[in-house]
Amino acid sequence: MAFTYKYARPALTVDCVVFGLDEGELKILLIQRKLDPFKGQWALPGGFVEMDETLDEAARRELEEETGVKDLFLEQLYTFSGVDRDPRERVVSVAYYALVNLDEHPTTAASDAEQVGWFSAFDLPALAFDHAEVYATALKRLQGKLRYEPLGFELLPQKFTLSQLQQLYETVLNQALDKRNFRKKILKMDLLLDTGEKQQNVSHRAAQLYQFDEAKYQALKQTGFIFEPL
Amino acid sequence: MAFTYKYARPALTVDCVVFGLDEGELKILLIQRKLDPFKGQWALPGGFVEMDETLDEAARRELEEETGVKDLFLEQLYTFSGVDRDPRERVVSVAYYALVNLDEHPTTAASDAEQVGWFSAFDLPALAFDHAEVYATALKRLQGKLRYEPLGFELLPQKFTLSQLQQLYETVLNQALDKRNFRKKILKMDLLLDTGEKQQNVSHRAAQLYQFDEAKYQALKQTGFIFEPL
DNA sequence: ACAAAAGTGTTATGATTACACCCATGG
DNA sequence: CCATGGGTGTAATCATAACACTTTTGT
Repeated sequence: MAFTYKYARPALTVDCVVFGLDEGELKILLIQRKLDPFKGQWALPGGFVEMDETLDEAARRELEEETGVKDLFLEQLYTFSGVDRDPRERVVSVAYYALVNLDEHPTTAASDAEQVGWFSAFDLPALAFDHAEVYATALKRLQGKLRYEPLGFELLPQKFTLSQLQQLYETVLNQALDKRNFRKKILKMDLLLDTGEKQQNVSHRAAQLYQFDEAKYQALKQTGFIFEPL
Repeated sequence: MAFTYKYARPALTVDCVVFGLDEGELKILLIQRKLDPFKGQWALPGGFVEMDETLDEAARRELEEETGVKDLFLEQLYTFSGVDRDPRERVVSVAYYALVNLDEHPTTAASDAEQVGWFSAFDLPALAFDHAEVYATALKRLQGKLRYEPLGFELLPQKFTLSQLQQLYETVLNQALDKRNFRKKILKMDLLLDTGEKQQNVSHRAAQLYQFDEAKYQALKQTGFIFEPL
């Protein structure tokens, strides 16, 4: 079976930049290509869009097929269309970025035996295709959005300490923040719920655990409120 | 001549939301479809992507072909992929938004005799396809970016008065601003060059004309500066 | 002299910054 | 009792918001 069209059409793919936080370090998820072109090289997970699915659906399907990761925060990033970005033929790729916390989203050995791995976001191997550019765009978007949307909580476990939250901002934005001022400002927004629980099994004073109040944030957002933690 | 592929492929198009400012009113550029589907209805300018051009190039080409408008600020917006967004077949569309000032960017009768027109952005006719959704996305993006990027100057003539600038913000964001505070804040950034010229032919006190200092802004941006006029 | 929009300062309040020590816990 | 990170307050500076009248120009 084959498909014939009057005019030439580019192939259409999705690619995903999946960010995760591991012990306070920002990482991204890569797969090792088992086919040419770029056989053996690391690349962003992704693949062809089917005729009966939206781009979001394609991104989620490919992520689960290739890395086992599902149920994550996923948002469209940008569509890349350089005419030679794939050496075989014209391929236009819609890039997505995703945020997960590593504990609650384990990767599985991929269905078709590719290697899957988390790499430090600030020390990546050479990437296939134009994936270095896609990654750079995703990092800039993450850094930008972190300043005025509550994205950070997607990277943390449901219950987290203020220090974890602060460290996340410091890591992703690559800037030191004052502890007292950070706490003051973020608590004043009144969007963190004190769970009453404390950290367990730490060899120092156990920190209070908080949860992000998503419902309250959504309500405030309707009224023009902007989440600006810095 | 025809093109055959092993797997089915969606068609790929671009669509453009072109914003313009006319006497302080925000408008957008529409074309009237001369073919089915949606024959006779108003729609966003756009069309199919060729195999040897990027999406940006396709957007600029279609805009010039269909409306005569060229040399404008153009930025990718979002890629729309609903499986039934075109009743004929699967079409994925990469949307762009563009900003022009109406005086310096005249429209021409389109090459293939479609009607072209500017419509008030807050009172649009029914649009073909999912173009109402595309437009809504573009307006939200414009409103968002106006708060932290100097996009507004793309809508104004090169030389403009502070009142024109303020009115632009008030119109697009749909909120009143205090004249003294607006001027204080925007002048303090030191990114507006006093041209020394004044308005001509106005029947009241002539206002000072300013220009945006793009070079200085680009330099500041490198150092982490964010343009926030409100 | 009137109409229409341009232009201009002050004050009160709230937000931001800078900064250092004691506390709780486990080993 | 030591090491580790958790948790807290104040004062100075800066930014924001609210607010009304005079100036210029053309008709």
